[in-house]
Amino acid sequence: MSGSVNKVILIGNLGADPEVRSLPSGSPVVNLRIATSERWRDRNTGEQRERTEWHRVVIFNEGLAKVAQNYLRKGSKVYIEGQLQTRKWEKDGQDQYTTEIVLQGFNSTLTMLDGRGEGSGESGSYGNQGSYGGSRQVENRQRPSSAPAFEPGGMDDDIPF
Amino acid sequence: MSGSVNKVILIGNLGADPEVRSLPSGSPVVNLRIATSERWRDRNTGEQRERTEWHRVVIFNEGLAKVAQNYLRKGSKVYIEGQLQTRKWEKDGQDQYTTEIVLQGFNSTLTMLDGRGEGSGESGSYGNQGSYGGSRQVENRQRPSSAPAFEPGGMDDDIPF
Amino acid sequence: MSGSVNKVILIGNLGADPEVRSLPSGSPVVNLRIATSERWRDRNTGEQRERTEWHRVVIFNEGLAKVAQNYLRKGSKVYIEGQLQTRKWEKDGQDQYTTEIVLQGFNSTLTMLDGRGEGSGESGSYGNQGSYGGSRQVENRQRPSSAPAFEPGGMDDDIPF
Amino acid sequence: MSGSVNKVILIGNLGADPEVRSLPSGSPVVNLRIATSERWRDRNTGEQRERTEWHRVVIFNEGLAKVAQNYLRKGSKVYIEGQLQTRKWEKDGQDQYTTEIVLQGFNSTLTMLDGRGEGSGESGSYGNQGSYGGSRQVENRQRPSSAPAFEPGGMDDDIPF
DNA sequence: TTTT
DNA sequence: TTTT
Repeated sequence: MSGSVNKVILIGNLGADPEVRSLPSGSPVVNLRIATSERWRDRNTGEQRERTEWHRVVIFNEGLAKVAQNYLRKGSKVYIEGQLQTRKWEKDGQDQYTTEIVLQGFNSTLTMLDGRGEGSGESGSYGNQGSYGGSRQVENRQRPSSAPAFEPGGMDDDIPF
Repeated sequence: MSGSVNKVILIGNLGADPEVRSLPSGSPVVNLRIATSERWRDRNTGEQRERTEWHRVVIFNEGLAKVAQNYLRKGSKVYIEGQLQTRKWEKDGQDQYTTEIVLQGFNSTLTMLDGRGEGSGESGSYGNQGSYGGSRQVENRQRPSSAPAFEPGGMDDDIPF
Repeated sequence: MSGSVNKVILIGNLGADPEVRSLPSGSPVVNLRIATSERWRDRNTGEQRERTEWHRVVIFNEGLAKVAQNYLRKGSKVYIEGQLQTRKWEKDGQDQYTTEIVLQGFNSTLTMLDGRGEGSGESGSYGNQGSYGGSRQVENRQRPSSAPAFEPGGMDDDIPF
Repeated sequence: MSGSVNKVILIGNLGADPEVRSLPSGSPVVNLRIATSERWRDRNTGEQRERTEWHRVVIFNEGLAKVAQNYLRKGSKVYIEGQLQTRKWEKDGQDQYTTEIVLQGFNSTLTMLDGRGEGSGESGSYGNQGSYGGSRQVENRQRPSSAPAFEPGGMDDDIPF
C-alpha cells in the first residue's frame, strides 16, 4: 500500500547514556531509552497521578547517531522524530516482539532541548547543541544556496495572498 | 518529568474489521490493526522493495470508539493520532510486552480517509465520514460559537503582521 | 470536506512576553511571538548560515491561555501544537491577511520546555512547569481513573503481539 | 537558536491544478492551494457549521515537485509535511506578507491519499501513487540495503523489552 | 478554489 | 523580538 505515514514524535529525557554499537559495515547505531511522563489529577480521588512511559529509540542515521553519541547523556532532553518498527526475536525458543522508534534516512530528526546535557554529571565535554543542528542539515539541505528561496508572486500574482 | 510529548501519527489501512470490547464500566474499547507500508528501490540490486509494518491501535475515547465501530472496516484508510503505551502481560509465566497506539482523551484523533469503507465488502451501511467528524468535534470544541474567532489587531495593532 | 488535518508543531522561543487580551465574553486570549531558527552550511561558500522564522500564536483555549499568561515570558522555550488560520483585515482600505497558529479546543497543546521561564528576569513567581501540565490535563482527560487502562489480551488473545 | 522545530502537517484537497514554475537554475517549483475543513455543531443554535481554511504550499524539493506535477490535480487529496515560512513583498508600495508551507530538503513529505488523481478529469495519464513513493524514497534512503535493519539484542540484551 |  |  502506498499513501501511508508512520511517524512518532517524542519529547523526553534519556534514562541512561546512549548505547553505541556498530553495524558489520562499521556504521554506528545508537540506542536510547527515553522517558515521557504525563500528570493528571484523578477524577475520583482528586489526587495527583503520574505515568511514565519508556521508549526504545534506535538511530541508524549516521549524522544523528554521531550527534547522539557526542552530545547526549543520561538526563538530556530531546525532541525525536522517527518511525515505529516492531521486530521479532527469540528467547528460550519463544517469540518475543519489541517495538522501537527508528531514526533512519529522511524524515528523522533529533534535536537537543537543553544546551547542557544535564543529568549524569560525569559527562565530560560534549559541546553545545549548535554544532549538531548544522552538521545534520548540511547533508540533507537542498535549496540552492545562492538563489533566493522565494520570489514575489506565486499562484495569484496580483492578489498573492 | 513534565515538558514531555508522546505522539504517534499514522496513515494506513485496517487489516481487519475493528474489534469491539467493553470495559467493566460499559465503555466501548475498540482495537484496530493498521498497516503502513513503505517502498523503495534497493541501492545495490536496484529492485523494488517493500516493508509493511503492523500497528496495534486501542481506542478508549468514547466518541472515536463509536466512529471506529460504525464506520471503519477491513481495508479502510485512516489517519490516527495517539500516544505510545507499552503494557506488560504474562504468557506461560513469562513476561511479555506489547506496544500500542492509544487514543484516549484530548489530543487523540481518528479521521477516515476514504468515504467508502472499501475493503471487506460485507460491510452493511455505516454512513459517511461527515457524520463522524461532526460528532467528535461537538464534544471537544470550545470556541464560543457566537463570537468571531478573531478580531482585527493583535500583538502589534498597527502593523499586524 | 471531512477527512482533513490542519496541524502545526513548533518548538521555539518567545520573542516577547505574552500579550493578554480579553474576549467580550471575558475569556482570556493570549498572543505569542515565537521564533524558530535553522542553521546550515552554505554549499557554495561553506559558511554558516542561519534563518529565523517568526510565528504568531493565538491561544483561545482557556486552560492554555492561563498557563501562557502565568508561566511564559520573553525567552521561554515552548512546544506548541495548534492549527493554521488566516484572517483578513483592512489597512488603509486595503485587504491584508495574517496567518496565525491557533490553539483552541481539543488537539491543542502548549508545553514549557524550560523549567525556569528564563528570559526577561523581571518575571516574578510563576511556578514550575509541572503545575501547568496537570491542570490542563484535568479538563480533558477521559480514561476512567479507577479502571486499568488495559487488560491483558486484545485482538489476538493467544499471540498478543 | 538551535533546538527548534517548525513543522506543518496537512491533509486536504487541492483547490486547483498544481502551478509549476521554474527557478533561474531550471529547478521546478510547484505551488499548491490546499483546503482543509472542519465541521462542528454550534453550541448555541445547534446547527451544523463548517469552516474551510486555504493553505499555500510551495514545493522546492525536486522529487516532490515532480510528483506533484505529474500526479496531483484539482481535487486530489494529499498528506503534506513541510514548514512555515512568511515572506514579504510589496504591492502599491505597501508591505504585504504571505505565509506558506514550504516543502524543501529533508523532513518534507508529500503523499497522495487517493489513487486516482480524481478531480479535473482532463488529467491524462499520471500513473498510480506507488511510483512516486518509490522515487522519492530512493533519493533519501540511507539504510544499507543489504544489511538487516535490526539485530536481536539492544540496550538490555537479556530483557530486551 | 477543494472535499463531503 | 527569541535562542545558541
